[in-house]
Amino acid sequence: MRFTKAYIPTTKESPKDAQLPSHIYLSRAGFVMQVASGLYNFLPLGKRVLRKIEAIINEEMAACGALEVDLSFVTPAELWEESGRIEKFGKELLRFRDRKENLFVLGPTHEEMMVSIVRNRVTSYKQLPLNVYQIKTKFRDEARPRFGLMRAREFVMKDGYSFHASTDDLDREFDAMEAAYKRVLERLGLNFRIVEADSGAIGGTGSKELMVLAQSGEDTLAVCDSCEYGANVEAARRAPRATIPEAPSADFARFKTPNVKSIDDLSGFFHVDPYYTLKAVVMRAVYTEGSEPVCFFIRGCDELQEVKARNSVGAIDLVDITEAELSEIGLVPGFIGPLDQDKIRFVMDNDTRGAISMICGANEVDYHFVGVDLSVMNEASFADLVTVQEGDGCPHCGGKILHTKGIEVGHIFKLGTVYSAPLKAEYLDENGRSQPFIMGTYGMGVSRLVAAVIEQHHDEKGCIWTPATAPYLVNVMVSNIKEESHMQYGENLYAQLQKEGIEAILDDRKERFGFKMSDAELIGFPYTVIVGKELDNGSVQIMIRATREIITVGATEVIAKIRELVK
RNA sequence: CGGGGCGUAGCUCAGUAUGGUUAGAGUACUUGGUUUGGGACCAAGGGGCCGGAGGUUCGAGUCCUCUCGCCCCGACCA
Repeated sequence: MRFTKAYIPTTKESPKDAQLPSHIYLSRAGFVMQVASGLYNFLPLGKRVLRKIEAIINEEMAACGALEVDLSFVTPAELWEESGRIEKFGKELLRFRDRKENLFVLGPTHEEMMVSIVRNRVTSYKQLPLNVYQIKTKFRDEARPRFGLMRAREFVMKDGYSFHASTDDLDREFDAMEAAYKRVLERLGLNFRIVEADSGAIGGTGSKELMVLAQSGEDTLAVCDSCEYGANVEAARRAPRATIPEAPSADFARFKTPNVKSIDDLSGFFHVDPYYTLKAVVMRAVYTEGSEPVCFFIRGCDELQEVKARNSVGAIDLVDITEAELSEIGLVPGFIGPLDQDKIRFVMDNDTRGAISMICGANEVDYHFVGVDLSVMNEASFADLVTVQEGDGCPHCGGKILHTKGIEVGHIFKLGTVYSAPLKAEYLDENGRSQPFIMGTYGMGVSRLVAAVIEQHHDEKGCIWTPATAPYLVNVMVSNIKEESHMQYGENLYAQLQKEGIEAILDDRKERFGFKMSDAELIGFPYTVIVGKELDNGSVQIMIRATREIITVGATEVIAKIRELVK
């Protein structure tokens, strides 16, 4: 491609709405342009990057024997009613009617459609396993799209689904997909981590997220500093505490604690470590039908992890509760405890089981109990409720947990029969018995990956594409096209690179050196060959975008040098 | 959906508190000339429903009402 024939509208100034580096540089360098909230046009360079990523995914899927399909973007609402998700997805599903008044939705994900293509067609265990996928535009009418391509309403996703006759076989495929996704991200040149994830309301037996590590990531990860363990904080576990503060000694008693409400107040008042205090967090748990207040008890030194808390009571949501609601129940904020208390449903954190020497609210204004032995609560409901914090121990190796930010670019999930059962997608097993398919699902955010590459690879000058994602690997920049010998050399090199199968672009614009260099850096081609003054000495220069280092090479050695650099 | 902010040239923005010539700058674009290793310079040009509708007024980019859009924080995000 020649710059003079290309459409690469670069700008000096960033769009005012852009905040993230990926959003700023992808717009400024002419890869994408915003159409409306959460909607983007991909311009020629952006489309090339998308294609590159898609090609790598296709190759890795083919290597695993997954089959590519292409399902209708517009899907009948009936399917969504059948699975029950039309309610659950709510406003995120964009619905509309055709001229015959039939209700349709734009596909936000394709479990239902995918099940429908195998249902009643794959009818025997002999036809299993089956793994089908597509790379397709999705639409989710997000309440708040943001951060450019990172959270768009219309986006490109690779979504794959596998069908099995046994959980063992699902496990095997799940591992194969994890390995394939890992290879995809390695080939793209990304620094990432595969982490344990919350399986959430959808259920299933396991789920992992692929996280590209970047400051701007929306997810917080707990990762071990010495082993491979990593988890989304929503699902992170920790080792039992290695050192426990010295326990205060006190006999069980009801103690007057005037106006001592917070954990800080309490530990200050009694001069004890917050470890020995019991924190009560009351929230309203919302279910598909109805809601109820629930109290979560955790140690004072811990923080409640809301996703874990939500899962512990099977709620679809937890919302804040008002003081008025609390007093209506008969609870006193600041003095809530689990003892002798039947006013509210409560769940206790695993780490409080059998705890001794605890201080907790006495459910009466200005009174706490001290010297509490929580083993009296052993019949209560327990669950893991706390947020793993930096410095906690790794559950696998005892190393130290650190927090880091990640961009979720993939999510793989063991679905089991969550969809196949309600959609009655069944096969006959060896015994002639009808069984629902055991399913797995494997998603990867393709357009989000475009942004993720830049979030992880950019500098103050612009984009730094990795070799596998670059729209063109080499930019042949003729610094002054009026120098005929320079231009001639540039043309030859450009032709030769193409003949060698190296994707190249020729900057043949009538612009000055600085202007072209700035564009080269903004767009972020991995290598820019500078054809200029040095040519009179029989050499040219190669600017290596990642480091902005400029090396001088013989005019005839460029291709060899580039091959060496890419390796 | 709650809270905040912003809509003026392709882009980034002045101008709006206090209404008053023909609505400005930078950048981008066109033409000519000079330049040519870090976004050059000179000259001449084209480009605006001042988001939309209604109102107040002799007169509205500016004041009032309504509306639409976009961004940010939060809620939400299989």
